[in-house]
Amino acid sequence: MTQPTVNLNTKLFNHTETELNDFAPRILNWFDSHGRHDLPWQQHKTDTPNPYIVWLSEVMLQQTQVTTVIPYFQRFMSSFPSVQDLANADWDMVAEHWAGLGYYARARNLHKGAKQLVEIINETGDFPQTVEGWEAISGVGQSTAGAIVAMGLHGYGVICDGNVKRVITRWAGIDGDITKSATNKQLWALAERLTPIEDSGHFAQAMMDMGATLCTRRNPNCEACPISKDCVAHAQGREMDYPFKAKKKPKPSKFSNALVLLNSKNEILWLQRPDSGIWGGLWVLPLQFEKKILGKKVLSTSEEDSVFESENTLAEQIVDKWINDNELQALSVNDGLLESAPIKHTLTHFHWYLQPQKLVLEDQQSQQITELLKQTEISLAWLSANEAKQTLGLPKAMLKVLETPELCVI
DNA sequence: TTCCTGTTAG
DNA sequence: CTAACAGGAA
Repeated sequence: MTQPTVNLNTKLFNHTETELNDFAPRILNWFDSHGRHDLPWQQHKTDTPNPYIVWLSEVMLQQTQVTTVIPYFQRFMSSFPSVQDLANADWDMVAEHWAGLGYYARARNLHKGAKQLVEIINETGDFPQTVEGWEAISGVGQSTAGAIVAMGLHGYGVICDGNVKRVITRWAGIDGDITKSATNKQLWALAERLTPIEDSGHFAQAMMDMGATLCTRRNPNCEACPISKDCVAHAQGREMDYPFKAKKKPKPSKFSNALVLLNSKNEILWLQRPDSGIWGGLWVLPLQFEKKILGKKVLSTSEEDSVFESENTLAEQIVDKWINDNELQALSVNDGLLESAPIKHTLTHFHWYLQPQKLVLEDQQSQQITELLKQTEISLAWLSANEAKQTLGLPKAMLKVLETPELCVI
């Protein structure tokens, strides 16, 4: 016998070969008798899976939970039953269907991805058939591509999303920071080792279900878990310590006014945001950046020219300047103190406080600002609160502004 | 390669 | 207060 090429002193995995091999069958048995089999996008019971359905649902499920996704998924499928329907739809129609789900870049990538897919189908006669092929589609990364190939094509694909990472860091006792690339590589290697070659789609469904219903972040149900017998975290009684993430920095707070500019017909001025950044491509009220603070320290204010330009869109700069030039006074709907701003929106790295302010314009004034904005080819619309809600599809924070009781615009 | 960013629900 | 994943900037 020749020596094994792998040095056994630096073994890759904490578990024995037998334990590694037993992992998938146990998970699959559990899923078959106790997992969810009625989610509207599941394709494991059909011999002819529809990759469009899996792609659409997987993109929606990125950063969003099953119960939230279901009604959106069903509305998408009835309006856009095929990838061609989605590719041919107008962006505003797609945005309206996505409104409220958040992370609007996903919707833009979905729309772009539909066009890319239609092109590939017209050339090759079918959807991409490989993980690499799917990774080339906008909005599809490594894990989503693996999921689509495994579940949407019944081919071989590995997933390593947040659910899988939680399950396997606990099971294998992996305590490295999962935001570090070394740990990420380790997790992908383990996910690949555990995924059965011939049944990866079934396994992917089962792992996602495990993570969502049993191996949950809080109160994991280890009693019902098929792999608790050799789970390192369970043996240590430290389930909640996994997955480990280094603690993050305190978030600064940012304060802005949300301007409700009303014309004589009681219509509100709406501006379409640039494609990148917050609420990209969606319709939003003009915002006025006021200041950003961390604790008591003022980080930046609208007084600084560079901040005025970086914190406001071009359209917002025009609106702000026009209001100042005309010495108009927008009125806060409450006491106007920054700290009591009624809308709070928390992002990854800052808290955003929005203060609704109302300003009623004369006909001449609303025409003037409309002209000014149109000169720079900014998309704008004058619509009542209800019309805007129905036809534009607004992000949640804008709905909250409209629902501010003192505003009386609904 | 690594770092930074987005939104909502639980 | 925390989690989720892809893309673009640094």
